Order: sequence, then structure tokens, then C-alpha cells
Amino acid sequence: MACETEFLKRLHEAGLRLTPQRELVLRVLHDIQGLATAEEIHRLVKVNTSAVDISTVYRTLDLLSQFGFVAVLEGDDGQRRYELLGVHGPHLHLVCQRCGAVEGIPLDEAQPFLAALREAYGFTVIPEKLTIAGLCHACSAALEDESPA
Amino acid sequence: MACETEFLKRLHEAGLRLTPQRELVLRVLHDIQGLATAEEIHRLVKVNTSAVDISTVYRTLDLLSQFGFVAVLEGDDGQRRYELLGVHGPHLHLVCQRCGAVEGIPLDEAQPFLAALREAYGFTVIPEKLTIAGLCHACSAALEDESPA
DNA sequence: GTTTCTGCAAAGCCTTTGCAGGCGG
DNA sequence: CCGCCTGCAAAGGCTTTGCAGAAAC
Repeated sequence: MACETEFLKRLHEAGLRLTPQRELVLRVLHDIQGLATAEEIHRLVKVNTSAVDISTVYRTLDLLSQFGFVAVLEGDDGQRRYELLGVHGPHLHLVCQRCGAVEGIPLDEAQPFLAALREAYGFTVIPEKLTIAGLCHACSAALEDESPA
Repeated sequence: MACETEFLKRLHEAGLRLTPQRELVLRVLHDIQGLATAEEIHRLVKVNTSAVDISTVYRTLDLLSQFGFVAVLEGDDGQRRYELLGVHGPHLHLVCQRCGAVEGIPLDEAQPFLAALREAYGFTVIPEKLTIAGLCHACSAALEDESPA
């Protein structure tokens, strides 16, 4: 995990320390390779060592997001989801409002759109925060069956 | 307000009732013509009548969103924002991560992108939920001054 | 007259914070 | 050794829920 070395470096630069708990959170995020809530991360961390507090998980996630290592996304259920950046390439998330499925897709498709936003509005999109709500293929088909137009 | 007649119709269809509180919440949303938190709506409602409970505001917003009259957006601060649909035309929101400013822009710019998502992934975007995080013009300029590349 | 709706209060959920003891460097 | 870090517990902020009285139809 190259990310761990990098993490250590950034910690030292800030006069902070590498602890087993911080290592574990990073490792879990690395293994997940996708979105997870603090509680899910906490649960996975505890598989390895019995006692890590949820507040420590929150504090570590905070740190990682300050370092720009993880993206923080607001879920429709009021829970935040966290994701380690740089594991996959840059990507955005399609979130189905019916079944809750999340699909990560490469940024390519969105590039022209993002460029247009910069051109027209001077607005610089932060792609890792880009989540798009809608209906996945299966769910839009299911809804059409229920109430055909 | 055409929306009120429509609201009444939908309420009756569902065997529900039009109350002064519900009317007020709808009126406030109509006047705001933009995003607002439950608390902001509550405050504005109380300007007109002294006592409407925040829980009633939440319940009414719930109802309105079930009817598809308002969009519910998850804010980065953990608060939800509500917006009456159909007042402006369909639009999406650009949210600056630095200053918090929200700009509503017409959907035109995004149409090709949304079409591409449907083509490539069978994913049907719900445009009223589309919020895009990034940096507004002023803030990206300010950041470049602070730490020039 | 019913049945829904409201206000009040309390609970719930996720997240943050204060503190005393523990541990990394 | 010093100062950061952790676990524990409690608080905090937003939202939801239970209930008895009030109101819409």
C-alpha cells in the first residue's frame, strides 16, 4: 500500500503520529475500494483488533479527508460515506434512488460537461464529490412495468 | 399560486386535508424560490402565524416531496435543503465548497451528459436532485492567489 | 361525528467533543 | 519525557415519533 507511506509522510509533516488505529482505518478503506459509512468501517476495523472506538474512526476519517486522501459524500439517508481516493482512477458515482445501488464510473463521460461548466460559469467541479441520483437500469425497467406510460 | 390548487387536489385524492399550516409551508417555499432548510422555512412560516411547530414543517415537507412537489437535497453540513419544483424551470445546483454559495443553472448544459449516461449505463438521472460540488469563480481565483501553482 | 392533523415533548440517529490515562517518537 | 492519541462517556444537532387534544370535511 503506497498510500500508507504517503500517509506517514503527511502525518510527520504535520507533527502527528502513526498509530495502529490509523493504520487499520486506512487499510480497511483500501480493502473496501468503494463507499462505506463510518459504522461499516468501524465494524471492519474491529474484525482485526477487538477494540477501536467509533470516535477514533471519525477522527481518522477527518484527518484523511483533510489530507485529501478520502472523499466524503453525503448520503440520502443522512449518513456520510467515505472513499479512499486514488485506488480506482478518478470516477463519479451513480446512485439509484430506488434500490440504493452505487455504481462508480470513469470520469470520461463527464469531461465535456465539466469543461462546459468551467467555460460558462467559471465553476470548477470537484469530481470526487460528484454523485448523481437517478434510477439504475433494472429499477427504471421495474417502474415502467408497475405504471406503464 | 397554481401549485396550491394542485396541492389541494392531490391531498383530496389521498384522503388528506388542507390545513392553514400546510398552506403556509407551501407559500413560503413558493416565495423563497430556492433552497432552504427546514429551520429557515419554519422561521419564515412563523413570521405569518405565531405558532407552527417544526415537526409540522417536517411532516409537510415530507408530504410535498412524496407528491413530487419539492426536491430534497443533502447538504454538506448534514442539513437537508428543500426546494419547490416548477417555479423556475428545471435546473441543477452548483455548490461552492469554500463559500457555500449555491447557483441554480438551467439544465441545457447538462443534457448531453445525462443522455450519455442513459446510453452507456441505462441510468436515468433525476435532474432535480443534481447538485454539483466545486469552487465558484471567485473562490477558485482566491485560492490561486493564496497558493499559486 | 370521524378521521386526520397539530403541538408538545421525548426519543433517535449520526457525529462531535471533553477528559484522564496511555503511548509514540 | 513530552505531547499527541485513544477510549469512554456525554453532549450536540437535525429529524422523527407517540400521544392527546383540536380541527377539517
